[in-house]
This record gives sequence, C-alpha cells and structure tokens, in this order.
Amino acid sequence: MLHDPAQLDLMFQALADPARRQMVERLSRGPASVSQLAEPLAMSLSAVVQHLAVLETSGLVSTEKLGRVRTCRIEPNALRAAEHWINERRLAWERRLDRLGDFLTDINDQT
Amino acid sequence: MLHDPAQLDLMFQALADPARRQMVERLSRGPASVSQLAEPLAMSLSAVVQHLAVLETSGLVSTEKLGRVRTCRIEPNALRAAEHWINERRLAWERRLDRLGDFLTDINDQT
DNA sequence: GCAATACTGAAGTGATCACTTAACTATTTT
DNA sequence: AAAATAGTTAAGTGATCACTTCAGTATTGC
Repeated sequence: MLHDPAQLDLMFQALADPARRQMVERLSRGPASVSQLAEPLAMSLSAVVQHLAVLETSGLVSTEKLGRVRTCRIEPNALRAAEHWINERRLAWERRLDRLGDFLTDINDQT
Repeated sequence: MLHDPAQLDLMFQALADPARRQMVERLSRGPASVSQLAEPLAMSLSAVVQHLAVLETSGLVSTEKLGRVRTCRIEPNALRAAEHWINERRLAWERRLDRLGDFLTDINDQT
C-alpha cells in the first residue's frame, strides 16, 4: 500500500503546491488549527480548507475536530512513502553508475 | 538553489504524474531514447515529448540529441533536492515527538 | 440569548493540464 | 533519391486546479 501509484500521485500532487508545502512545513513543527495554518497565507480561509482537503486525502496530514476547532497534524508514514520512492530511483541510478565504474576499471586492468 | 520553492514546485509537479514517474523509473535503470521511453506508455509520442519537457524543466532529467536520437538521463542531484525537503519535514516532526516523549518521561520521573 | 469565532459547502471563474491530431524537419537506411 | 525513422511543433479540447464570494452551521464567550 506504500507503493500504490495512485497514492503516490496524490502525495506528489499535494506537495507540488507552495501553499500546501508551507502548510506541511508548519505542521512539521507541531499540530495547528485551520486558522493557524491559514494565518501566514495570502488567501481566503475557504481556499486553505480546500488545500487541507487535498493534503488529507493524500494521507500526508490527518485532522481531528474538537468543539469548533479542527486540529491538523502531519502523518510521517506518508512522507516516508514519498521519500522512499525517490530514494529508490536515485539509488538505482547511483548503483548503475557504480557498476559502470567497476566495469570500466575492470577492462582497464585487463591491459 | 536546492531550496528554491519554485524549483520544488516544478519537481513535485513533475513527479505527480504516473506517466512521468514511469519515465523516471525507466531512466533510473539507465539512459533511454524518447521512443524507448514512449514504448510502454499508452499515449502518442507527442504526449511523451511533452511529459519529457516537463521533466526537463523540472531539472529531474537532462537530454542530449545526437543525430536523430535524443538520449535522456536522470539528474540525481535534482532527485536529492526533493528527497531532502521531505526528509527535513519528517525529521522535524520526529524530533518534536522525541522531545515530547522526553518531556513526558521527565514529568513522570518527578513523582 | 446574542455576538463572535471557527470553520464548512456550494457555485462560479479563469488558468493550467494532459492529452489528441496533423503537419513538419532532420537523419538514416536502402 | 525515396522511404523509413526519430523526433518536433502548433492548435485544439475537455478535465482538473486554485482560487473567489457568499451563505450557511456549529461552538463558545459575554
């Protein structure tokens, strides 16, 4: 479930917007209410709620409502999934370059 | 330049599409021509070229044309930038939880 | 109970997206 | 030189995006 392409779509899509990344950045320093998330952003509360919905369906953020306040927090497992996908691609490429390097020194040693 | 928000936008945006991620996956196993990238994808060559343009302006992929063949390769530094952003957020959150844990055991020990 | 607070939801808008087709250019191959 | 290959470019289309405003609904403080 960590490698579901549709899930990755949602996560990367969610992270592609600067406002949403700013919200994630804020939440990485601790939980916050919707208004607290909205405060530094130059847009309506409504827009923030919509961004929050994107973050929530992506699994990156979870929320809980108590009284009239919705508290939002980061979901580190989801972040790990995105991180993992990128890491795998980068490693595959770097391993490939290593093997290529080995191969080149090998045929050099054969002289 | 690794933390330029606009650059991160472009990278995450680029990774948000399954076709483009598939192209990056293919390229992580080694360089490929445009047609080779297109082969497993159920869309026109034209569409693939457009996806490739997105990947290239995001900095994730670089290309070079020799004769009539354009060869594409992954740009691991760009991948690292995306990885790094995610990693920082996740770590910030986890460190926060650790401190919170310490605090809770501390006030527990004070009984 | 009335006002302020903290959201929530629906509808609308202009911009961007992910394609398509079609016409074209440049390079090889035969 | 003609045909095949490999890619490029432009224009168009329907879908999705990132907002907006406006009208609502619970809570909470006075």
